Amino acid sequence: MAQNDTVTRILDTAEVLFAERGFAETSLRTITSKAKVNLAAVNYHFGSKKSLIQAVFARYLDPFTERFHRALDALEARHGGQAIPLEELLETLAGSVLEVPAERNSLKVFMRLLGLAYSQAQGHLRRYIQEEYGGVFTRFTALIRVATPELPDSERFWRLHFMLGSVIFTFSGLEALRDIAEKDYDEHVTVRDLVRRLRPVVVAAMQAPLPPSLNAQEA
Amino acid sequence: MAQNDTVTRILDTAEVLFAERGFAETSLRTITSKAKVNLAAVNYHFGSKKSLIQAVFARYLDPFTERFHRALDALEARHGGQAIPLEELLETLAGSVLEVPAERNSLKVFMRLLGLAYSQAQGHLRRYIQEEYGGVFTRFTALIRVATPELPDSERFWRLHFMLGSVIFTFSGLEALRDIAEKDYDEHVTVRDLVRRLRPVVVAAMQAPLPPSLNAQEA
DNA sequence: TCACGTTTCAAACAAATGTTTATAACTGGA
DNA sequence: TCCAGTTATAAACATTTGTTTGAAACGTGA
Repeated sequence: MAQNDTVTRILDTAEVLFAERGFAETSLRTITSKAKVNLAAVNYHFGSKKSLIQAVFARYLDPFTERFHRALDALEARHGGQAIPLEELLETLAGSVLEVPAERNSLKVFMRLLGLAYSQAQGHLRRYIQEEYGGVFTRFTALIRVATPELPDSERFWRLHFMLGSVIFTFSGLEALRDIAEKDYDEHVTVRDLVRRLRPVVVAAMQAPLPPSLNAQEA
Repeated sequence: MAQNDTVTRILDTAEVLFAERGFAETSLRTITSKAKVNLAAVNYHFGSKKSLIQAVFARYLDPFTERFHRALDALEARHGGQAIPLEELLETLAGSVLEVPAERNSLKVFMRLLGLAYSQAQGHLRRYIQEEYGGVFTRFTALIRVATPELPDSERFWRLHFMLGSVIFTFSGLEALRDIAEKDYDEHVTVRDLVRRLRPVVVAAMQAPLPPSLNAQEA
C-alpha cells in the first residue's frame, strides 16, 4: 500500500532524526526530504508535528506495554501469589525493553527517545505518555513494593527514581558517553552491555542500607 | 552600572527559561521581553544565542570548579598522599555543588541545566563544557579511581555516569517529584534530605558486585 | 561644554518554521 | 470505462526565528 509506505517511511526517518537532534531541532522539511516524501504528507497523515511525535512513541510503547503486561502475568502466575524477587522483576523489565525494538534494530533510538521524553520540554508528550502508559508503571511499582518490604514507602519511591534517572540519563546521553568510553577504554559498548552493567548496580542501590534517621541533624 | 544590570537581568531570566523549556524552545524575544530589555541587547552583549547559553553555564560552573578544586586541595592535604575514602570524595563533591548556587537559591535551576547540557542536542555546549571544565572532572575521577581500586576502569566510568544520572535526574525533576512524595507520603523533602538519601545508594552502587563477564552470552 | 566611546532602542532583514490550499495523480469497485 | 475516495504534489501562507542596522540616548573624562 502506498499510504502505508509513506507513513512508515516518515516514522522511520522521524524517529532517527528526533533521537539524534531532539524534537524542536528537527524540522518537518528535514524529515520529509530525507524520507523522500512530500512536505505536506506529515500534516496529511498525522495532522500535526505534535501528533507525529506521539505516533513515534506509540509505535514503540504500544508493543512494549503489551509485552510487559504479558510478561508480568506470566511472572505472577509462576509465583502463584508469592512475592516475586526483585531480581526477577528487574530482569522482566529489562527483557521487555530489550525485546521490543530488536525487530527494527533500534534499541538505542528507543532509549534515546525515552530520555528525550523526560528531558525535553514537550509538555504534551509527558501528558500523553502518562495517560496512555501510566498504568503499567503503576503495576510494576506495586510489585516492587512487595519485593522490598524492608524499605519504607518513601525511601523506595526515591530510590526508584534514582534508578530511573540512571537509566534514562545514561541512555539519553549514550552517543556522547559511548564516544568517550570508546576512546578511553577501547571497547564498543552496546545497549545490552549497559543493561548488563546496570543490573547489579540497581540491585545494590535498592538494597543499600537505610540512611541515618530523618531527625538526626548534623553540620 | 547599567550594562552590568542589563547583562545580569538577561542571564537571570535566561537561566530560568532555559531550565523550564530547553534552549531551542526558548526564543530571544521571550527572554528579552521578560527581562525588560531590548531584543538587540543579547546580540550586543553576548554576540549570539549560543554564547548566551554558554555564559549561563559559565556563571554556575566557574565558581563551582574553583570551590571544588580548593575543597579537593584541602582533602588531599588532609590525607597526605594516602588514598581518600569514597565516602569523603562524594561528600566533598556534594558539599561543593550545594554551596555554589545557595547564594542565588537556585540549585534546582543549576541541576536542570546540567541535565539539559547532556540531553539536548547542542553539540557546541557539550564541547564547551568539556573543554572548559573537563579538568576538574578528570581530577575527581582520578581520585575516585584510587578509592575504588577493585573496579575495572570502564566499569567505574559507567557507574559514575549512572550515579551522575541519578543526581541530575532527581534534582532536575525535583519540583514534580516532591509534589508526588508530599502527597503520597506526607513529608516535605528538602535538598539536604535527598543528599542524605543518595549517599548510601551511591556508595552501594559503586561497590556493587561486578556484572557477569563480557563474553558470557545468554538468551 | 564638548566630544567620544558605550549602551539602548525601534525597525527591518533574511531565513526557517508548521500549516493550509488547490490541483493533480492514483486507486479500486460499479 | 468511469467515477468516487484517497493520496501526492507544488505553491503559498502567516508566524516566528536569530541577527543586523543606524540612529538616538547616555555617561564620562578633558
